[in-house]
Amino acid sequence: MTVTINDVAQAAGVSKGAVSYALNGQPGVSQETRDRILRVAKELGWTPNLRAKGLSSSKAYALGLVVARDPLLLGTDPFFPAFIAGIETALAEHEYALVLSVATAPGAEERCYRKLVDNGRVDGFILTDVRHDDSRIALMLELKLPAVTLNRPDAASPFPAVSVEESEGIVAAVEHLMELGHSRIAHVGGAQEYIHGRSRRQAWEDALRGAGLRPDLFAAADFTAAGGVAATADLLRRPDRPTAIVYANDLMATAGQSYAQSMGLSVPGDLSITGYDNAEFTKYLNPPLTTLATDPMLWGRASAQLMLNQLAAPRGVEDITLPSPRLIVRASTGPVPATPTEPLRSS
Amino acid sequence: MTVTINDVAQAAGVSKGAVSYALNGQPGVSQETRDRILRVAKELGWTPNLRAKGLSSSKAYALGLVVARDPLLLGTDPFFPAFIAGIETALAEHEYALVLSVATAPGAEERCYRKLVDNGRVDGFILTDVRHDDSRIALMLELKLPAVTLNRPDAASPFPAVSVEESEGIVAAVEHLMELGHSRIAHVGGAQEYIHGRSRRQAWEDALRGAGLRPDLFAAADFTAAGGVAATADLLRRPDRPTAIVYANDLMATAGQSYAQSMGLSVPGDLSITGYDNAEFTKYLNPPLTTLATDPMLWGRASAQLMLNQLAAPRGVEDITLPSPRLIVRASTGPVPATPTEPLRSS
DNA sequence: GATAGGAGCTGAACCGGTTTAGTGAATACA
DNA sequence: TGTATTCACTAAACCGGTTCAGCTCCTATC
Repeated sequence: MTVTINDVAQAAGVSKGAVSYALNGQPGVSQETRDRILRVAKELGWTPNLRAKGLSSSKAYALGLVVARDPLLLGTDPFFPAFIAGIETALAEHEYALVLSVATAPGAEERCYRKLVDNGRVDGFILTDVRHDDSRIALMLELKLPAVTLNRPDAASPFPAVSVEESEGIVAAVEHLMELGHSRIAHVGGAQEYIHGRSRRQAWEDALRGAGLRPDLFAAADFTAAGGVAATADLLRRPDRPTAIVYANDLMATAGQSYAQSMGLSVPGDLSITGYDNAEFTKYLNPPLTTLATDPMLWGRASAQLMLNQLAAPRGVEDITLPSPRLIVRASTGPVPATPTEPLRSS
Repeated sequence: MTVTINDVAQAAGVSKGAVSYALNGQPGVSQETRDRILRVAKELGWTPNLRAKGLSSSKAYALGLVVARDPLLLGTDPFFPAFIAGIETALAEHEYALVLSVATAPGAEERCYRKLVDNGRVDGFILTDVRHDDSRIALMLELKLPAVTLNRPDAASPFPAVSVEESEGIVAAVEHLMELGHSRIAHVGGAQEYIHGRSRRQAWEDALRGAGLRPDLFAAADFTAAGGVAATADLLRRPDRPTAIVYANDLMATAGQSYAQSMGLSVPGDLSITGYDNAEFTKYLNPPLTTLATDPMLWGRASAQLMLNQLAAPRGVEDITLPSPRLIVRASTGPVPATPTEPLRSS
């Protein structure tokens, strides 16, 4: 049937232990014997049984990823699939697998993590969608499992983080708009419980302040299309209505653009719009969306690699900073309108 | 540290074996002893160690899902995240986990499957994106693992399938267009190597034939935005250019709509367009897209459930048929233009 | 030339479950 | 009343690796 370490030992005329040493590159066997064992193992087509390996070494040889989102929203984010693909590229090179859990119900997230740990499914977690004061840091410490966070948490965290200078991307978008003459540049923020929601807002504020402008055209939203519409409606009703809106993601930007157009505004004639993510479809909007391109594959690869490094050498793993998002200028941004703008009436 | 079956046995004053029988509901212990063991196990907070369990029972307690797509395309499909969430809802009720692999390189798919099996990571696979004459059926038989397919393969398959009457959805879209007076109804097909690409085309052909029309306005594409544009350009250049196009997915429809508009056509004034998937963003296109809504969560849940049933009782698991996609009528479809249409010149 | 030390290897314990063979007592049957 | 069967349970083997303790034999040391 399947060939075990016993078969190899027998075929090579040594004990199980010797085979184990040889196969794991540990001292205890001569070079000669080692070579012979490796040759025999190869001939027999031996592969380690991870279940047995895991049982004795108390390892799972797998990483966990728990995604806590409303499943209806899950499909709207172009980030995840590519991110996961990136994780795979790193894991494939080692004997690691990815165990994915989706926590749909609100309270299910913590249970998900606990279950994976209790069942010994994973050796560590990649924490995405890091939140303000994220309780998962404490949870990881309690569960005694290593982790990697996407973005550095705002609370103290002993875990390495993969970060990106969100600010530079948003700053580039704001500067692009200022070059086009805009000064009333609004921001429709993503859910502020998330670090990336906050940092994008912060970057927008900093960019405006850096140019001597007041960052008062802010509308809170939640990364959803409906939220984007509501926030846009709010901004457009203000007396000092913006001539440009920087959105925290593409979906809100798309919905906002659509809403503005439905209210009779021209994009970019009356209103310039920028997104964030560079979702494939944004290229085919009307007008195509100016947006910020990130590299989710790279995020995935980097975080998995960081996790593997940490498992190999628990101490001294340092944060990784990824290149900033790239501004993709398309037709949804244009010169500031010459005529003064008036607030929209509510529909 | 962690509490094992030995601890429970000792605390309950019985042997390991008795505990195992009691916990697995097997005969061999009296009701009285069984109750006591269960109570003690609960008190001690015992959870089975899946690694140990798996080692002796040769099971992984996990399902595998291998996604073989260009990672750049992965993010464009709203299907997967929700599908995976659906799988989870079924798995969460049992002690099963989902192991996800992404095969990015062309030849990597088979290696992915083999590796998961060789490493004993999974007890079965869910096969998505089933292709014409799909080699994975033979692979599963060779690997001796059970599987569930999304859509019934066209070659003989011993595995249960989760299917949906694609035809009814496409037929509904075609009939909707015919009610609006269209008779030159084209189809931009998805990659025809996929069963779902083929069956959507077949449904479109059947629907036209059923109405006495010739299904000759077909353009092959591959589910990508770029492919959608090329196919649309092809169709619009024909002398008998269509007044409506039924696309095999939303991304191609979005790209096609954008292309048509860029060529000066009005949607739906000159050209009606329907998509497939009901991706969130399609509601916010300009015009919002008429499309077919599927239920990826349900797909996921049903296929995982089917897999679990099969693992529990290898024989006699039957196919499941899911409700047909629902036609969502939005503004991208309208009455057929009154004036005769002329072929577009190449740009 | 006795001795310490280390290299190279073996045998067995161990990880935490499942499962089989076997045992003693109670029960059924003739 | 003696024998066969069933029930409830235990001890031990087993799954396939890792790892520890210990045993040889060879070499270096004084």
